[in-house]
Amino acid sequence: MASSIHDLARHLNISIGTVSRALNGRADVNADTRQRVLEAARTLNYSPNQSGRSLRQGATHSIAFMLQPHPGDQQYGEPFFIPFLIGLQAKLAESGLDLIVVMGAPGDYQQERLRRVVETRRADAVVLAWTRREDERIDYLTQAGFPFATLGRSRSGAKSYPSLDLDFEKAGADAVDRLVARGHRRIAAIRPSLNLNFGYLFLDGYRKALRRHGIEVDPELIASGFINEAGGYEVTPQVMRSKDPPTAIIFNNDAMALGGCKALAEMGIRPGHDMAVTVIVDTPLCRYFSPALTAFRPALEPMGQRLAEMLLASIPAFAGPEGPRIMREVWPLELVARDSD
Amino acid sequence: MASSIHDLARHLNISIGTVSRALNGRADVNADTRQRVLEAARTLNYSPNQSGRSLRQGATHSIAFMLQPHPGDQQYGEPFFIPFLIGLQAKLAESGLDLIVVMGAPGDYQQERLRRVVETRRADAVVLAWTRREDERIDYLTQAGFPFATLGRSRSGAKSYPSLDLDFEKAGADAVDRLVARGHRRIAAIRPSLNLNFGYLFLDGYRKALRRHGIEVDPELIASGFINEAGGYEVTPQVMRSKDPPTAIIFNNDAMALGGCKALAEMGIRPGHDMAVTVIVDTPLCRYFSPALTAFRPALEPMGQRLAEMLLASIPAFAGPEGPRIMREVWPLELVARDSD
DNA sequence: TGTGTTCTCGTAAACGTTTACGGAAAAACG
DNA sequence: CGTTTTTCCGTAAACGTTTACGAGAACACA
Repeated sequence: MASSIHDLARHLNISIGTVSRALNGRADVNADTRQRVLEAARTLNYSPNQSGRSLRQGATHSIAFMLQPHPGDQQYGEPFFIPFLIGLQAKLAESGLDLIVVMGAPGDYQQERLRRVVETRRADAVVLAWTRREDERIDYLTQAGFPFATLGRSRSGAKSYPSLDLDFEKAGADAVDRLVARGHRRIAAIRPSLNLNFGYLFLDGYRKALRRHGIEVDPELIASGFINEAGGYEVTPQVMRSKDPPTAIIFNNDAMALGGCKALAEMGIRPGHDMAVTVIVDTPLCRYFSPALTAFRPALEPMGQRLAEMLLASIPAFAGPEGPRIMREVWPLELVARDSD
Repeated sequence: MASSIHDLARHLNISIGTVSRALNGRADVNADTRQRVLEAARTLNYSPNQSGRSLRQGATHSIAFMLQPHPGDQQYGEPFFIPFLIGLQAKLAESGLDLIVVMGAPGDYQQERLRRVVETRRADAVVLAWTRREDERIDYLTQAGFPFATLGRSRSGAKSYPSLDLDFEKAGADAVDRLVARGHRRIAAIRPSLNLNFGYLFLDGYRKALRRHGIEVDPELIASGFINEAGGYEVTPQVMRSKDPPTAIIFNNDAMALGGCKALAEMGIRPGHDMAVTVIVDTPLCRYFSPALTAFRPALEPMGQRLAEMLLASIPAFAGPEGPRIMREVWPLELVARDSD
């Protein structure tokens, strides 16, 4: 069934070296014999054994994506990543690279799994997501000299790796601008705890925009909770207990927004009427929720493609003639106005 | 950096054969030397090179999951699969297996990608989803003698592979029973076109239940459309044009239901008031839609775990002492009553 | 014809494992 | 003490590639 390079050689009565060179498009092989090799490869249904190539070349031709389910996602995971993965995979496939998706158990920090991937040389590079402000995964990879790229920025790693991130800072500021223009002055911000980096970026933009409008940043209107529905549900009442409660809330995450809306509903507060609600990262849930949530939308699939390009461009073996380059990009989020603000 | 089995051997001044046997827990190695080997492996930070093992053993220690994005999923893909993948991956990891996620472009039938995985021996087995009634992927894999398991049943392949499916037939019947008990007699069914197998199963259950209640099956109340929101939007008006329009609609897919509800809204028909709406496979969207959609919920993560077990049990190399077994299971869907019916 | 160059190909080593085989040493047994 | 068994380990081949090296043949040129 599985025909090897030896089979081709025997069939054509030439050496395996010549077969290999012919298949790999090397120059030092007669045009005629190359034709015969390619033809035999087709008829004998040959395709190269990956393990053999990997062993010899020291490259696995696959990239690992570390997908970390959120703790508390009992039923449904992270739809956010699917379109990103589609883009990533499509671009990698163009270079003959496979995508390995490595998942940790919800809540574990992946160090263990990451280590395994690196040490067993299962992949040629990894892609990280949910970057933290200080990210030990990044420290580990840079220290190990292992190629990687990140979806999201981090303070770790001395910027020596490609990264693609969304402009949470601008989105936070845009959200404030919009709410202020609509007459709001008491604007709350709810973001994830842990030290997920985008939470900080969002908050920076939020703070700066408030100051720009001459509005004092009130710590009572800023809260952080677990990055899931329960977290939003739990933490939203905190900002509502302020002496001067908010008239608008910006949520940094769709799940937290949904939990927050539930809490609001129980207080008799209707988003879109009694409270303006804005969500920073749009998902289908925002669209179908009632009222439909105004949110900032990322271009996930193109981002996946782009990060694949950036990752490959950073690896000498894959970079083009102009040599490896480290790129860092920040992409905009697009406002989708709906009914909740 | 990367220490090999030779490094260990040199360091301990023994042969690589002994090192390998010690690491693999073979019997013919002195307990003392084994200790020393394991210790050296730890201090030298050894971990086996996967390519080397794969090449020698003829096994890659990874399983491929073929994820096919739906055509028309421009923005967000298939959240359905994430929890399934989590379960699958967790179970595979217990046996030291990695999960490779292979995606095709939306709309292509994966034959090409599947072929590549099989022929380059990138994975030891594959997991298929979205099984069709007659499925060429299954035909190909059985004919190639490549191990695989499916999420979903099919007519293809002579049942010689493990499969795990949801009981769409019973869910269809249960949905009818519930609606009949609530006084409905004109019940429509909307399912995906293509020949996705679960659409047929659902329709079988629907028909049988209607007959059981002495209700004639009216072809005008059955329609099929593309399995996305646009499909539901397009096809729902068809059943509404019946001389005797339905008072209830069962949708076989969440996205189609959302599109259908949009169409209904444009006709001034309110789900939960003027029309009972039931969805067969629950997703978070059903829960957050307004009105919240009554739906049948699968236990996705356990299903992923189970299918991993079943797949491994079917492969001689991984099956336990009792030898390989082909299992086929059908799991129930649990009704989640909400506001739409 | 002699020399140098260019094409083309075969040989063999190497990548890091696993494992069948055999042999030396130790232990057991008579 | 001789023989058999057991324990332990080294040797070497094998998995399927890629590639450095060298060599033979053909060719060009003087």
